Amino acid sequence: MAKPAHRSYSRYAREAAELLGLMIHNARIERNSTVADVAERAGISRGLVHRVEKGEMGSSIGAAFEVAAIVGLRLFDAEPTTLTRHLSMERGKLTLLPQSVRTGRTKVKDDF
Amino acid sequence: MAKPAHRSYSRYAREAAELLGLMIHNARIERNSTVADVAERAGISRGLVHRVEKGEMGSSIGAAFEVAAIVGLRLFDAEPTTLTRHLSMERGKLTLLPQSVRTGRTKVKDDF
DNA sequence: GCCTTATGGTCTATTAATGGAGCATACAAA
DNA sequence: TTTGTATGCTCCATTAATAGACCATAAGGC
Repeated sequence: MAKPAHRSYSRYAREAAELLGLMIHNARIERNSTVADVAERAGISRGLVHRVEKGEMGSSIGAAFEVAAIVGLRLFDAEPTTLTRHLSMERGKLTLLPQSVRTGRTKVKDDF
Repeated sequence: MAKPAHRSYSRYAREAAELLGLMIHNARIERNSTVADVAERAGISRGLVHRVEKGEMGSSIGAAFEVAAIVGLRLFDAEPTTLTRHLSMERGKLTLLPQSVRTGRTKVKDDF
């Protein structure tokens, strides 16, 4: 029952996706790889790589991150090692932070 | 004709997705927002928010980035303004870099 | 200029993701 | 403890994403 045709996204989300796509695109060019080459290595279609580079909101996280990894783009500007460390850190927070939010009052009507 | 059931992803891509999910989760907890609240504000289902926080590769870029924006998580550790600047910068590269890769020889058999 | 090919886009069949409901558990507060 | 709620998860119906072929164009090498 997936709702309407196209959803609405915040400007930030759209720009973030576009930026990711552009960074992937530029990284690929600098690596001198073709879309077809990247697609083959990622195990996805050429069209999907193209859509990821365009920053289309519908493409999957898996496709985008895999392509990013292939063209050597490091998300969160962190190196692989750092990424793993980040993971451990965030995982650690799980034990410090409450597991569930006690909606004392969902007055989270904050700005935006 | 979408290929096989589940695709294979590189460790880096999987960790990046997991990290993003954890950061979103932690950011949400710190904001004292419930999954249901975030889902409603993002215009998506509770289950999808849950999957995004788990870092499932199948969830869409749009869903993930929208949720990230809602919980106040700044991807690429950039502020909204900085993000726009990044965008301009990357867009600018387009005029400097070649538009297409001239596969002088796709010898991109590099490491990994 | 020509020639090659990467790119960008369309279309359709198939697959996967999503929404929504429902349920069991974990958690927090009293 | 008890109570109320958030979470985590399962199912299934519907929608959207993807693969793959195709084509037109643009771009780069010659």
